[in-house]
Amino acid sequence: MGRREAGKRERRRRIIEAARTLIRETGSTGLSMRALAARAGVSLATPYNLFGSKRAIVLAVLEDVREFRERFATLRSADPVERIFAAVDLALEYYKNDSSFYKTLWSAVFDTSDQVRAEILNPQRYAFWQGLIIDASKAGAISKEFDADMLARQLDFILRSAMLDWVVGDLDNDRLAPTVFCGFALILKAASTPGWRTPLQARLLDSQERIMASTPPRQQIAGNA
Amino acid sequence: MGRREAGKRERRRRIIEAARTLIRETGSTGLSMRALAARAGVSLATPYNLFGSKRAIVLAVLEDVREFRERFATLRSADPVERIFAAVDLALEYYKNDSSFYKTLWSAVFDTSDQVRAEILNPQRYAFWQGLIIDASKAGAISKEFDADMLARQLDFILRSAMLDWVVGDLDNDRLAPTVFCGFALILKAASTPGWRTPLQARLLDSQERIMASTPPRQQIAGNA
DNA sequence: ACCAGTTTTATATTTCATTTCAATATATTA
DNA sequence: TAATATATTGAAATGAAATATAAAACTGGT
Repeated sequence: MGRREAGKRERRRRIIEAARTLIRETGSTGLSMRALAARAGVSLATPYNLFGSKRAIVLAVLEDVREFRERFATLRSADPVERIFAAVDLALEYYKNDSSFYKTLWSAVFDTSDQVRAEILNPQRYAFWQGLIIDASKAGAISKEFDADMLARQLDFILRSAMLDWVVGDLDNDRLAPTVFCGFALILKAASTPGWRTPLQARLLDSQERIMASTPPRQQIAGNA
Repeated sequence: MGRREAGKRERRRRIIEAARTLIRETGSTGLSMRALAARAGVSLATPYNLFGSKRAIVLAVLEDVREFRERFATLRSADPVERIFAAVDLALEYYKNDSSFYKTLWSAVFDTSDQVRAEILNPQRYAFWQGLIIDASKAGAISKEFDADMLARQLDFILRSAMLDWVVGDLDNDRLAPTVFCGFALILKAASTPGWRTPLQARLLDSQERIMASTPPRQQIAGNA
């Protein structure tokens, strides 16, 4: 209500926009609060008033990426399990195609220095996977004896750890998606009803194959390092 | 070789010891490089010379906790799958019984600001889970078509994400172990041979039950918050 | 005991996130 | 329109990590 709130929203928007630009231009290195405030045309204190911390701003940039949700909405797949993998694939494609940008954003996800994460980040992520699992459950793919909440959390566990490994360079672009697929397929296979296990098993073996294929033999790595 | 190296080792030891003490006494708050250097009886520059960064020191403290490995060595279980869960349980008991200390240490695991993690942390964790899986595979519990390396990584994914949620307070002491157990049971069930699925399924449902049991009804939470 | 090479030390500096607070501007409300 | 409430601003201060540098101390070999 009112112009005061509108002004705030506008300032928030400018700050997020400035953060996005700075991250794109310089990576996380150039993202100092002074540079950010200057770029957004506000004082140094304002971002703190509106967001609380630098980290909250970076998370806000990540949240602000709506493209993914929009493009996901256009994904139609008859098979609810396929839909889950399609969602993962879509998200990971975004990340891979803009690695340095998203690596910076995801770094903020793993920052434990404040309480921002629990409040902002989780509810949304959760709801997303949970919806997909409930769909799969309704379609009879997931056994009713498992809690959608629990399964959603486990899938999110896989994805988040894989993203952490990707961010720090333990998992390269080629192995990211197959690795996440393996984890998802394992969990979904264990929770699925008999008729749905075969395709999940196939996907599992296929993903495992893709990981091995993009992993150079150990000796060669050791030799180079 | 020589006294030079011995002196270095001694200084390293004193720094790790000082860090451990400071974390115990004050949590991460009191762990400033100045306090650390003073407590260890070295100059401010020395920890940087020997470890590189504050984070590397905290990770060194975590690595230095040998109790777990030693006590795990005494764990004897006929069933290789049981052994995996026993290992998780043992580790989590340590963490729960000394929450604030281990929360500080684990925070460093999720810090993406430098490259220390990839080099120091992963090989050991990996080898540990991999060994357990290979044992289970040899005993016929895990299907040979799955790569031990891949499965070890997926288990580690679950554990690490759960630890992150625990560190930031998204997962309380009561739900930590059942949540990790669920994830492990799902993955192991999906990778297991037919004869081994029933006990895993039982553990899965049991853990799920324990999560629900320790989760207060939503309405009550909302009312309090 | 001496020399040469390393490492530590002491000290100063830089950079950065974050906080504080009085002053000022803007919006809401009566 | 005047009074009140709210938010931003500017400027300075704090505290901590990390880096730089030269002097001092120590080690290993001779």
